[in-house]
Amino acid sequence: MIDKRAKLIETATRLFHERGFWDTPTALIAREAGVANGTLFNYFPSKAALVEAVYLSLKQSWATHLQAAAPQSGSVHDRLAGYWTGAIDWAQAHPDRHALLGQLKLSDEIGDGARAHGIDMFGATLELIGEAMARGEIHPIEPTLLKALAEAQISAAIEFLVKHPDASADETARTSFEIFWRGIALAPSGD
Amino acid sequence: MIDKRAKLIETATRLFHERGFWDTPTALIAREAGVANGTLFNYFPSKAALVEAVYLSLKQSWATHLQAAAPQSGSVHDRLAGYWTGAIDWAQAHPDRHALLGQLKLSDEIGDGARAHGIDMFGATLELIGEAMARGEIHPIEPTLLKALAEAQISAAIEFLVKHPDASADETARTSFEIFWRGIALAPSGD
DNA sequence: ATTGGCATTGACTGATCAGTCAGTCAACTT
DNA sequence: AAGTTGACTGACTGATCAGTCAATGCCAAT
Repeated sequence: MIDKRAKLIETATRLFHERGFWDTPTALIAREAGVANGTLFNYFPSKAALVEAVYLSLKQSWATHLQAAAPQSGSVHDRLAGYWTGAIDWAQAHPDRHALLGQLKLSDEIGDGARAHGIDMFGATLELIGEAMARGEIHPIEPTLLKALAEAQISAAIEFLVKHPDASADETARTSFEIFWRGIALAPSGD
Repeated sequence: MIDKRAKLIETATRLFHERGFWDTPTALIAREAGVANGTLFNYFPSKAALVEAVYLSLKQSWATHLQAAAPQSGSVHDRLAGYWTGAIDWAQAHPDRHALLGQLKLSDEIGDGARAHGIDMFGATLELIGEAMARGEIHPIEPTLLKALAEAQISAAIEFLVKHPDASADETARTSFEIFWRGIALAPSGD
Protein backbone atom coordinates (compact mmCIF):
# COMPACT_ATOMS: atom_id res chain seq x y z
CA MET A 1 0.00 0.00 0.00
CA ILE A 2 1.53 3.27 -1.08
CA ASP A 3 -0.31 5.44 1.36
CA LYS A 4 -1.63 3.61 4.36
CA ARG A 5 -2.80 6.76 5.99
CA ALA A 6 -5.12 7.52 3.10
CA LYS A 7 -6.28 3.93 2.95
CA LEU A 8 -7.13 4.02 6.65
CA ILE A 9 -9.11 7.22 6.27
CA GLU A 10 -10.98 5.82 3.29
CA THR A 11 -11.77 2.56 5.06
CA ALA A 12 -12.82 4.35 8.22
CA THR A 13 -15.13 6.59 6.21
CA ARG A 14 -16.85 3.60 4.72
CA LEU A 15 -17.15 1.70 7.96
CA PHE A 16 -18.27 4.70 9.97
CA HIS A 17 -21.06 5.18 7.52
CA GLU A 18 -22.02 1.51 7.47
CA ARG A 19 -21.99 1.03 11.25
CA GLY A 20 -21.58 4.39 12.98
CA PHE A 21 -18.37 5.44 14.75
CA TRP A 22 -19.16 3.96 18.06
CA ASP A 23 -19.79 0.53 16.68
CA THR A 24 -16.68 0.52 14.56
CA PRO A 25 -13.69 -0.83 16.48
CA THR A 26 -10.27 0.33 15.41
CA ALA A 27 -9.30 -3.31 14.97
CA LEU A 28 -11.90 -3.69 12.24
CA ILE A 29 -10.79 -0.56 10.45
CA ALA A 30 -7.23 -1.78 10.48
CA ARG A 31 -8.16 -5.25 9.25
CA GLU A 32 -10.31 -3.94 6.42
CA ALA A 33 -7.62 -1.50 5.44
CA GLY A 34 -5.22 -4.44 5.22
CA VAL A 35 -2.91 -3.45 8.05
CA ALA A 36 -2.35 -4.64 11.58
CA ASN A 37 -4.14 -3.30 14.57
CA GLY A 38 -1.10 -1.51 15.90
CA THR A 39 -0.24 0.11 12.58
CA LEU A 40 -3.32 2.26 12.80
CA PHE A 41 -1.83 3.85 15.89
CA ASN A 42 1.38 4.62 14.05
CA TYR A 43 -0.61 6.91 11.80
CA PHE A 44 -3.13 8.24 14.29
CA PRO A 45 -2.35 8.67 17.96
CA SER A 46 -5.91 7.83 18.95
CA LYS A 47 -9.25 6.87 17.51
CA ALA A 48 -10.40 10.44 17.99
CA ALA A 49 -7.57 11.64 15.79
CA LEU A 50 -8.68 9.26 13.07
CA VAL A 51 -12.25 10.47 13.31
CA GLU A 52 -10.99 14.02 13.00
CA ALA A 53 -8.96 13.12 9.96
CA VAL A 54 -12.02 11.55 8.36
CA TYR A 55 -13.98 14.69 9.07
CA LEU A 56 -11.38 16.96 7.52
CA SER A 57 -10.99 14.71 4.51
CA LEU A 58 -14.71 14.78 3.84
CA LYS A 59 -14.95 18.51 4.18
CA GLN A 60 -11.94 18.98 1.95
CA SER A 61 -13.47 16.79 -0.71
CA TRP A 62 -16.67 18.77 -0.65
CA ALA A 63 -14.87 22.09 -0.72
CA THR A 64 -12.79 21.06 -3.69
CA HIS A 65 -15.85 20.01 -5.60
CA LEU A 66 -17.57 23.27 -4.78
CA GLN A 67 -14.69 25.41 -5.87
CA ALA A 68 -14.78 23.66 -9.23
CA ALA A 69 -18.55 23.95 -9.57
CA ALA A 70 -19.12 27.58 -8.71
CA PRO A 71 -18.79 30.04 -11.60
CA GLN A 72 -16.12 32.65 -11.03
CA SER A 73 -18.06 35.46 -12.62
CA GLY A 74 -21.59 36.48 -13.45
CA SER A 75 -24.43 37.84 -11.34
CA VAL A 76 -24.60 37.18 -7.64
CA HIS A 77 -27.71 35.18 -8.29
CA ASP A 78 -26.00 32.93 -10.78
CA ARG A 79 -22.83 32.46 -8.81
CA LEU A 80 -24.71 31.66 -5.66
CA ALA A 81 -26.94 29.28 -7.61
CA GLY A 82 -23.81 27.58 -8.91
CA TYR A 83 -22.53 27.08 -5.42
CA TRP A 84 -25.91 25.83 -4.31
CA THR A 85 -26.34 23.21 -7.01
CA GLY A 86 -22.68 22.28 -6.77
CA ALA A 87 -23.11 21.47 -3.11
CA ILE A 88 -26.19 19.43 -3.80
CA ASP A 89 -24.50 17.61 -6.67
CA TRP A 90 -21.64 16.50 -4.51
CA ALA A 91 -23.89 15.31 -1.72
CA GLN A 92 -26.12 13.57 -4.23
CA ALA A 93 -23.11 11.78 -5.66
CA HIS A 94 -21.82 10.82 -2.21
CA PRO A 95 -24.83 10.51 0.06
CA ASP A 96 -22.92 8.42 2.55
CA ARG A 97 -20.23 11.04 2.89
CA HIS A 98 -22.76 13.77 3.36
CA ALA A 99 -24.63 11.82 6.01
CA LEU A 100 -21.41 11.08 7.81
CA LEU A 101 -20.38 14.72 7.68
CA GLY A 102 -23.65 15.70 9.29
CA GLN A 103 -23.13 13.26 12.11
CA LEU A 104 -19.52 14.23 12.63
CA LYS A 105 -20.36 17.90 12.78
CA LEU A 106 -22.58 17.27 15.79
CA SER A 107 -20.43 14.65 17.43
CA ASP A 108 -18.45 15.66 20.49
CA GLU A 109 -15.53 13.85 18.94
CA ILE A 110 -14.84 16.77 16.66
CA GLY A 111 -13.70 19.41 19.05
CA ASP A 112 -11.16 22.11 19.47
CA GLY A 113 -8.78 21.95 16.55
CA ALA A 114 -10.62 20.27 13.76
CA ARG A 115 -13.60 22.53 13.51
CA ALA A 116 -11.25 25.50 13.37
CA HIS A 117 -9.12 23.91 10.67
CA GLY A 118 -12.39 23.09 9.02
CA ILE A 119 -12.43 24.58 5.62
CA ASP A 120 -14.87 27.42 5.31
CA MET A 121 -16.49 26.45 2.06
CA PHE A 122 -18.92 29.25 2.07
CA GLY A 123 -16.55 32.11 2.81
CA ALA A 124 -16.10 33.43 -0.71
CA THR A 125 -19.79 33.31 -1.41
CA LEU A 126 -20.49 35.12 1.79
CA GLU A 127 -18.33 38.01 0.68
CA LEU A 128 -20.20 38.03 -2.57
CA ILE A 129 -23.45 38.38 -0.69
CA GLY A 130 -21.99 41.08 1.49
CA GLU A 131 -21.21 43.16 -1.57
CA ALA A 132 -24.64 42.62 -3.03
CA MET A 133 -26.10 43.65 0.29
CA ALA A 134 -24.10 46.86 0.21
CA ARG A 135 -25.41 47.55 -3.28
CA GLY A 136 -28.94 47.13 -2.00
CA GLU A 137 -29.72 44.02 -4.01
CA ILE A 138 -30.27 41.89 -0.95
CA HIS A 139 -32.09 42.43 2.32
CA PRO A 140 -29.74 43.50 5.08
CA ILE A 141 -29.31 40.42 7.23
CA GLU A 142 -26.66 39.43 9.71
CA PRO A 143 -24.18 37.52 7.50
CA THR A 144 -23.55 34.75 10.00
CA LEU A 145 -27.24 34.06 10.22
CA LEU A 146 -27.55 34.15 6.47
CA LYS A 147 -24.79 31.62 6.12
CA ALA A 148 -26.37 29.33 8.69
CA LEU A 149 -29.71 29.55 6.94
CA ALA A 150 -28.21 28.82 3.55
CA GLU A 151 -26.25 25.81 4.78
CA ALA A 152 -29.29 24.46 6.56
CA GLN A 153 -31.39 24.89 3.45
CA ILE A 154 -28.86 23.05 1.32
CA SER A 155 -28.62 20.20 3.80
CA ALA A 156 -32.38 19.93 3.99
CA ALA A 157 -32.62 19.70 0.21
CA ILE A 158 -30.01 16.97 0.21
CA GLU A 159 -31.73 14.99 2.91
CA PHE A 160 -34.95 15.31 0.98
CA LEU A 161 -33.25 13.90 -2.10
CA VAL A 162 -31.77 11.03 -0.16
CA LYS A 163 -35.17 10.14 1.24
CA HIS A 164 -36.91 10.56 -2.11
CA PRO A 165 -34.63 9.08 -4.73
CA ASP A 166 -37.24 9.55 -7.43
CA ALA A 167 -37.30 13.30 -7.06
CA SER A 168 -35.31 15.26 -9.59
CA ALA A 169 -32.09 16.53 -8.07
CA ASP A 170 -31.96 19.40 -10.49
CA GLU A 171 -35.44 20.54 -9.75
CA THR A 172 -35.03 20.19 -6.02
CA ALA A 173 -31.84 22.18 -6.14
CA ARG A 174 -33.46 24.88 -8.22
CA THR A 175 -36.60 25.03 -6.12
CA SER A 176 -34.79 25.22 -2.82
CA PHE A 177 -32.43 27.84 -4.15
CA GLU A 178 -35.19 29.99 -5.56
CA ILE A 179 -37.03 29.91 -2.27
CA PHE A 180 -33.92 31.08 -0.56
CA TRP A 181 -33.16 33.69 -3.17
CA ARG A 182 -36.64 35.15 -3.14
CA GLY A 183 -36.28 35.25 0.62
CA ILE A 184 -33.15 37.36 0.63
CA ALA A 185 -33.36 39.36 -2.61
CA LEU A 186 -34.77 42.87 -2.60
CA ALA A 187 -35.01 43.28 -6.34
CA PRO A 188 -37.09 40.86 -8.41
CA SER A 189 -35.17 37.67 -9.09
CA GLY A 190 -32.48 38.32 -11.64
CA ASP A 191 -32.66 35.32 -13.97
CA MET B 1 -39.78 8.28 44.17
CA ILE B 2 -43.27 8.42 42.75
CA ASP B 3 -42.31 7.83 39.17
CA LYS B 4 -38.91 6.29 38.70
CA ARG B 5 -39.40 5.94 35.02
CA ALA B 6 -39.82 9.66 34.60
CA LYS B 7 -36.92 10.34 36.90
CA LEU B 8 -34.71 8.06 34.85
CA ILE B 9 -35.68 9.77 31.63
CA GLU B 10 -35.07 13.18 33.12
CA THR B 11 -31.69 12.18 34.51
CA ALA B 12 -30.67 10.50 31.28
CA THR B 13 -31.62 13.63 29.35
CA ARG B 14 -29.38 15.75 31.51
CA LEU B 15 -26.45 13.34 31.45
CA PHE B 16 -26.73 12.66 27.73
CA HIS B 17 -26.46 16.34 27.12
CA GLU B 18 -23.59 16.83 29.54
CA ARG B 19 -21.52 13.90 28.31
CA GLY B 20 -23.06 12.46 25.15
CA PHE B 21 -24.86 9.10 25.03
CA TRP B 22 -21.86 7.04 24.39
CA ASP B 23 -19.98 8.33 27.36
CA THR B 24 -22.90 7.94 29.71
CA PRO B 25 -22.97 4.49 31.31
CA THR B 26 -26.31 3.19 32.45
CA ALA B 27 -24.82 2.72 35.91
CA LEU B 28 -24.28 6.45 36.20
CA ILE B 29 -27.79 7.26 35.06
CA ALA B 30 -29.19 4.90 37.65
CA ARG B 31 -27.02 6.27 40.42
CA GLU B 32 -27.86 9.88 39.67
CA ALA B 33 -31.51 9.03 39.43
CA GLY B 34 -31.27 7.52 42.89
CA VAL B 35 -32.01 3.93 41.95
CA ALA B 36 -29.94 0.81 41.66
CA ASN B 37 -28.23 -0.27 38.52
CA GLY B 38 -30.58 -3.13 37.92
CA THR B 39 -33.71 -1.07 38.47
CA LEU B 40 -33.05 0.82 35.29
CA PHE B 41 -33.50 -2.43 33.42
CA ASN B 42 -36.82 -3.04 35.12
CA TYR B 43 -38.10 0.07 33.38
CA PHE B 44 -36.21 -0.17 30.11
CA PRO B 45 -35.24 -3.47 28.53
CA SER B 46 -32.04 -1.99 27.14
CA LYS B 47 -30.05 1.20 26.97
CA ALA B 48 -31.37 1.76 23.46
CA ALA B 49 -34.92 1.69 24.80
CA LEU B 50 -34.01 4.37 27.30
CA VAL B 51 -32.47 6.52 24.60
CA GLU B 52 -35.62 6.13 22.58
CA ALA B 53 -37.75 7.12 25.53
CA VAL B 54 -35.63 10.23 26.01
CA TYR B 55 -36.07 11.09 22.36
CA LEU B 56 -39.83 10.71 22.46
CA SER B 57 -40.08 12.67 25.68
CA LEU B 58 -38.14 15.57 24.18
CA LYS B 59 -40.19 15.62 21.04
CA GLN B 60 -43.40 15.45 23.03
CA SER B 61 -42.32 18.37 25.15
CA TRP B 62 -41.57 20.43 22.09
CA ALA B 63 -44.80 19.49 20.38
CA THR B 64 -46.86 20.40 23.43
CA HIS B 65 -45.22 23.77 23.63
CA LEU B 66 -45.84 24.37 19.94
CA GLN B 67 -49.46 23.47 20.10
CA ALA B 68 -49.90 26.02 22.85
CA ALA B 69 -47.93 28.71 21.02
CA ALA B 70 -49.46 28.55 17.56
CA PRO B 71 -52.57 30.64 17.05
CA GLN B 72 -55.60 28.60 16.03
CA SER B 73 -56.95 31.19 13.64
CA GLY B 74 -55.81 34.09 11.51
CA SER B 75 -53.96 34.33 8.24
CA VAL B 76 -51.68 31.57 7.10
CA HIS B 77 -48.82 33.98 7.47
CA ASP B 78 -49.62 34.72 11.08
CA ARG B 79 -50.32 31.17 12.09
CA LEU B 80 -47.16 29.91 10.49
CA ALA B 81 -45.24 32.75 12.13
CA GLY B 82 -46.69 31.71 15.48
CA TYR B 83 -45.51 28.19 14.96
CA TRP B 84 -42.11 29.44 13.89
CA THR B 85 -41.46 31.69 16.84
CA GLY B 86 -43.01 29.15 19.19
CA ALA B 87 -40.50 26.56 18.05
CA ILE B 88 -37.63 28.98 18.47
CA ASP B 89 -38.88 30.02 21.89
CA TRP B 90 -38.91 26.49 23.15
CA ALA B 91 -35.46 25.74 21.85
CA GLN B 92 -34.18 29.03 23.21
CA ALA B 93 -35.57 28.13 26.62
CA HIS B 94 -34.11 24.61 26.49
CA PRO B 95 -31.00 24.78 24.34
CA ASP B 96 -29.67 21.57 25.81
CA ARG B 97 -32.82 19.69 24.90
CA HIS B 98 -32.77 21.04 21.40
CA ALA B 99 -29.15 20.11 20.90
CA LEU B 100 -29.82 16.64 22.21
CA LEU B 101 -32.81 16.24 19.95
CA GLY B 102 -30.66 17.12 16.97
CA GLN B 103 -28.09 14.52 17.90
CA LEU B 104 -30.68 11.87 18.61
CA LYS B 105 -32.41 12.42 15.32
CA LEU B 106 -29.23 11.51 13.46
CA SER B 107 -28.10 8.76 15.78
CA ASP B 108 -28.54 5.20 14.63
CA GLU B 109 -29.89 4.46 18.07
CA ILE B 110 -33.26 5.88 17.07
CA GLY B 111 -34.49 3.39 14.57
CA ASP B 112 -37.56 1.64 13.40
CA GLY B 113 -40.27 2.33 15.89
CA ALA B 114 -39.39 5.59 17.53
CA ARG B 115 -39.12 7.77 14.50
CA ALA B 116 -42.50 6.51 13.33
CA HIS B 117 -44.10 7.14 16.72
CA GLY B 118 -42.34 10.45 16.58
CA ILE B 119 -44.91 13.16 16.87
CA ASP B 120 -45.33 15.07 13.69
CA MET B 121 -45.24 18.57 15.07
CA PHE B 122 -45.54 20.22 11.76
CA GLY B 123 -48.44 18.24 10.35
CA ALA B 124 -51.22 20.69 11.08
CA THR B 125 -49.24 23.59 9.72
CA LEU B 126 -48.43 21.64 6.62
CA GLU B 127 -52.12 21.21 5.87
CA LEU B 128 -52.54 24.91 6.36
CA ILE B 129 -49.89 25.55 3.78
CA GLY B 130 -51.44 23.05 1.43
CA GLU B 131 -54.69 24.96 1.48
CA ALA B 132 -52.94 28.26 0.92
CA MET B 133 -51.12 26.68 -1.98
CA ALA B 134 -54.42 25.58 -3.49
CA ARG B 135 -55.70 29.13 -3.15
CA GLY B 136 -52.66 30.37 -5.03
CA GLU B 137 -51.19 32.30 -2.13
CA ILE B 138 -48.06 30.21 -2.04
CA HIS B 139 -45.72 28.87 -4.69
CA PRO B 140 -46.53 25.29 -5.61
CA ILE B 141 -43.83 23.24 -3.91
CA GLU B 142 -43.64 19.61 -2.94
CA PRO B 143 -45.02 19.67 0.63
CA THR B 144 -42.46 17.24 2.01
CA LEU B 145 -39.66 19.39 0.69
CA LEU B 146 -41.30 22.47 2.07
CA LYS B 147 -41.54 20.91 5.48
CA ALA B 148 -37.92 19.84 5.42
CA LEU B 149 -36.82 23.31 4.41
CA ALA B 150 -38.89 24.96 7.14
CA GLU B 151 -37.60 22.65 9.85
CA ALA B 152 -34.04 23.16 8.72
CA GLN B 153 -34.50 26.90 8.72
CA ILE B 154 -35.88 26.88 12.24
CA SER B 155 -33.06 24.69 13.49
CA ALA B 156 -30.49 26.93 11.85
CA ALA B 157 -31.98 29.98 13.52
CA ILE B 158 -31.84 28.22 16.86
CA GLU B 159 -28.25 27.16 16.42
CA PHE B 160 -27.40 30.70 15.48
CA LEU B 161 -29.00 31.94 18.68
CA VAL B 162 -27.16 29.40 20.77
CA LYS B 163 -23.85 30.44 19.24
CA HIS B 164 -24.65 34.15 19.53
CA PRO B 165 -26.33 34.66 22.87
CA ASP B 166 -26.29 38.42 22.41
CA ALA B 167 -28.47 38.32 19.33
CA SER B 168 -32.12 39.06 19.85
CA ALA B 169 -34.19 35.91 19.76
CA ASP B 170 -37.24 37.81 18.63
CA GLU B 171 -35.49 39.50 15.79
CA THR B 172 -33.75 36.34 14.66
CA ALA B 173 -37.03 34.47 14.69
CA ARG B 174 -38.74 37.20 12.73
CA THR B 175 -35.92 37.60 10.23
CA SER B 176 -35.58 33.92 9.53
CA PHE B 177 -39.32 33.54 9.18
CA GLU B 178 -39.67 36.48 6.82
CA ILE B 179 -36.93 35.10 4.61
CA PHE B 180 -38.78 31.85 4.43
CA TRP B 181 -42.13 33.46 3.91
CA ARG B 182 -40.90 35.70 1.11
CA GLY B 183 -39.42 32.57 -0.37
CA ILE B 184 -42.65 30.65 -0.54
CA ALA B 185 -45.33 33.36 -0.82
CA LEU B 186 -46.69 34.35 -4.19
CA ALA B 187 -48.55 37.41 -3.02
CA PRO B 188 -46.64 40.22 -1.31
CA SER B 189 -46.07 39.41 2.35
CA GLY B 190 -49.23 39.81 4.28
CA ASP B 191 -48.13 41.66 7.40
C1' DA C 1 27.06 -10.07 3.41
C1' DT C 2 26.24 -7.23 7.34
C1' DT C 3 24.46 -3.75 9.93
C1' DG C 4 21.33 -0.28 11.68
C1' DG C 5 17.12 1.82 11.71
C1' DC C 6 12.47 2.10 11.08
C1' DA C 7 7.87 0.44 9.82
C1' DT C 8 4.92 -3.21 10.90
C1' DT C 9 2.84 -6.79 13.49
C1' DG C 10 -0.63 -8.96 16.55
C1' DA C 11 -1.00 -10.95 21.05
C1' DC C 12 -1.91 -8.85 25.15
C1' DT C 13 -3.62 -5.68 28.99
C1' DG C 14 -6.38 -2.98 31.73
C1' DA C 15 -10.47 -0.79 31.83
C1' DT C 16 -15.21 -0.18 30.85
C1' DC C 17 -19.94 -1.39 30.54
C1' DA C 18 -24.52 -3.47 29.34
C1' DG C 19 -27.15 -6.55 31.19
C1' DT C 20 -28.07 -10.59 34.83
C1' DC C 21 -29.80 -12.79 38.81
C1' DA C 22 -29.95 -14.55 43.48
C1' DG C 23 -31.44 -12.49 47.25
C1' DT C 24 -33.85 -8.72 50.32
C1' DC C 25 -37.63 -6.51 52.36
C1' DA C 26 -41.66 -3.52 52.68
C1' DA C 27 -46.37 -3.78 51.72
C1' DC C 28 -50.27 -6.28 51.24
C1' DT C 29 -53.42 -10.40 51.93
C1' DT C 30 -55.65 -13.92 54.51
C1' DA D 1 -49.16 -13.50 62.72
C1' DA D 2 -47.85 -15.95 58.95
C1' DG D 3 -47.56 -16.12 54.17
C1' DT D 4 -47.05 -14.09 49.59
C1' DT D 5 -45.68 -10.98 46.28
C1' DG D 6 -42.79 -8.36 43.29
C1' DA D 7 -40.27 -4.06 43.05
C1' DC D 8 -35.85 -3.30 44.06
C1' DT D 9 -30.88 -4.08 44.84
C1' DG D 10 -25.91 -4.29 43.62
C1' DA D 11 -22.18 -7.49 43.12
C1' DC D 12 -20.98 -9.95 39.30
C1' DT D 13 -20.08 -11.69 34.41
C1' DG D 14 -18.81 -11.97 29.87
C1' DA D 15 -17.70 -9.39 26.19
C1' DT D 16 -15.66 -5.56 23.96
C1' DC D 17 -12.09 -2.34 22.82
C1' DA D 18 -8.53 1.37 22.74
C1' DG D 19 -4.09 1.48 23.06
C1' DT D 20 0.80 -0.93 24.14
C1' DC D 21 5.03 -3.13 23.17
C1' DA D 22 8.34 -6.79 22.44
C1' DA D 23 9.31 -9.23 18.48
C1' DT D 24 9.84 -9.40 13.58
C1' DG D 25 10.38 -8.06 8.84
C1' DC D 26 12.17 -5.09 5.40
C1' DC D 27 15.32 -2.36 3.04
C1' DA D 28 18.92 0.97 2.20
C1' DA D 29 23.52 2.07 3.03
C1' DT D 30 28.07 0.38 3.63
